[in-house]
Amino acid sequence: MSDVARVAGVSVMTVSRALKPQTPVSESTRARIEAAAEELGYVLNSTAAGLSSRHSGFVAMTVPSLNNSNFSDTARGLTEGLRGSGFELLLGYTNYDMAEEERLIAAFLRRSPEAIVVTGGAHSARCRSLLKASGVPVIETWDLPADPIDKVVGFSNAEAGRLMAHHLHSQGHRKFGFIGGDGMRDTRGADRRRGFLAALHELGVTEDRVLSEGDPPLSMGEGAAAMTKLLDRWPDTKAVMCVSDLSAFGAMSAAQRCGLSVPADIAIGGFGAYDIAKYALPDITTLDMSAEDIGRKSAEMIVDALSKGGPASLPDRIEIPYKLIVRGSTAA
Amino acid sequence: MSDVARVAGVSVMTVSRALKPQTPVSESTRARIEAAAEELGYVLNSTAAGLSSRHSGFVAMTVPSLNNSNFSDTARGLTEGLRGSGFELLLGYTNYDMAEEERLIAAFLRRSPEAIVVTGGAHSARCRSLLKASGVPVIETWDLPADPIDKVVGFSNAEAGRLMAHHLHSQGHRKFGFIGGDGMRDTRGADRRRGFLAALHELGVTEDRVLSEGDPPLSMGEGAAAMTKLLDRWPDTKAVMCVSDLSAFGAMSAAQRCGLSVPADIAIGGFGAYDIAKYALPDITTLDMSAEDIGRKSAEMIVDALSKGGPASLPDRIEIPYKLIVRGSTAA
DNA sequence: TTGAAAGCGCTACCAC
DNA sequence: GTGGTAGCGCTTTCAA
Repeated sequence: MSDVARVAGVSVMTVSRALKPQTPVSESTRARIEAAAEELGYVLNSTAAGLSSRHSGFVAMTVPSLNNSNFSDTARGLTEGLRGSGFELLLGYTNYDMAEEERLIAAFLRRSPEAIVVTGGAHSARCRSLLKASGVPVIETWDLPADPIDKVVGFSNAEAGRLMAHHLHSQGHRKFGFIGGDGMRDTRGADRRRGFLAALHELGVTEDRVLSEGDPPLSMGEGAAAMTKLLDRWPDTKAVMCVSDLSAFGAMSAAQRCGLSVPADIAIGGFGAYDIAKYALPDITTLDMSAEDIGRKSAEMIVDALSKGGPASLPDRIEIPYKLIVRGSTAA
Repeated sequence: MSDVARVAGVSVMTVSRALKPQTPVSESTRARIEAAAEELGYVLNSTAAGLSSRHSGFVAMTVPSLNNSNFSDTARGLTEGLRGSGFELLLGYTNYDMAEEERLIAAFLRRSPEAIVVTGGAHSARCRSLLKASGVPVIETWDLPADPIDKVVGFSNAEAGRLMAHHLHSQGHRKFGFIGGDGMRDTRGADRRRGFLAALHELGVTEDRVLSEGDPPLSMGEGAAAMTKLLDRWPDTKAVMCVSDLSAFGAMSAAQRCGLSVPADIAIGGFGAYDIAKYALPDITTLDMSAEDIGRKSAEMIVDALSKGGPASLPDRIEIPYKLIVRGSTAA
């Protein structure tokens, strides 16, 4: 920068100002400086700028999995929502592993992000304390934690499961299955299952047919394998909720390969409003949580919380509306 | 850090060393320092560390689209390959837009990344010169550019298109279509189309039936719309290559909704070995470029180029092998 | 509108 | 194995 200053015949301070928009530098000086910077191939060093100004320009985000259109839609919504405010996204994936999430968050915190967006409301104790001590806005998404760290943009996964249970029950089915992942790594998936089963119990259905198959994220392969096992074990099952549309598609595909007709022989519901649910044959009944909106609302919250002009005007908790999309896989 | 030093009764230099693995600090001192850091809730400032050491610890990567399992697989391969070497990934998406790519690369360069991975071999002139002037390893992926900026991990998209043409022709088809995106934004998709058509011409097929629909990335919706139009315009089409498996699935779904049987009435080939191609009914013939390997090899190249011990031992250009996976959508 | 000085928090370098 | 000093490249603050 001092080289640029020398060539342009000004001080480094003036160069620093000229390189930022909306700073008081005369037009002629700015033009001279820009010419000098171009000539020298000068590139501003954001690391030094961040150290000096104590503004890293980073927003950190962790998602369970990159290869999941729900989360990449949320990341896209966040990026779009942040566009123009000068933030860059530090994106990491945890692979549905709390220890990895903790490692990732710790690494991000060393970069002094100005806000942090995480997926879900379940974290290791140390992760929670790191986030609380960070001193910057923290947003938990895709969930409605009972004891949030700071801010929340999400919905109740249990309620979503209940909604699907009521829909399938209303179609006249009485023998239900649920296909999801092993264990509790995907806590949001487990919440959906819990809500689904609770609603069925309330409706008088007492028999559970839960099939857990493989580590999250459940994709088509695990969904197909789970359906094959489920039909083997309980051949009279009439309606199945899958933890995601990807597993629902795999499950439907497996049922069809077994010669079953969907929904005549078996109804299948998914989750997440993935593209695949719309273009499958038949198309798949699903729950749409507007994944991109979750990111967009998070961005709004961040900009709001970080804006200097007065106190934050947005609530700390935004509930995302969601809707059931009834399609051919459950309604003939 | 000076607070930690005071509490532990050592100098800041010793704290700095103790916080990094593999530095000569006595075990007792290190334990004392770690206790002090924990007590104070101290978090290392990587920004300052990067400024001082001139090692940002970043590897930058741009992909056309986040929500595409090919690219997220490559990003995952890169992350996994970099694990343990202490690098963090700065990931951005260009939305298949060269101007956006240039903006993104410029922003990344201000963060002094230690290596840069980009998708494809087509960039704006300014983007090329920025990358060349960066002074760090640059890897172009998913392509085999004639005039690479620096290093390359990829394959020939045109050759991939040729391979699919030969396969479909060998199945006895003589009336071919190609479904891809509008314009030249997706240069790799355009290369596949070029190779596909060139091979057909060589095989004596003179009639082209190219249907371009919508902006990249082409997803199921555009594939379905394109197939509907294609069948409307050229109802006797017998074999179609789609620029990706997602569009192939959409196209197949549209053909089936029109009452056509796949592959008896129309054969459909895709690209990318997505999950959907494996679980669709029928399953879809595709080209597998081992997307994750592209990321993994890129990571190897970076570690190799940045390792201090002697000169780089890997070639500057790694060609990724790919294979045709013949499935039910083209072979009855 | 511009400039000079101080210092952000850390590590390279050299000394012991 | 440990400590002191200088300085990374920028922006803050204050003064002109």
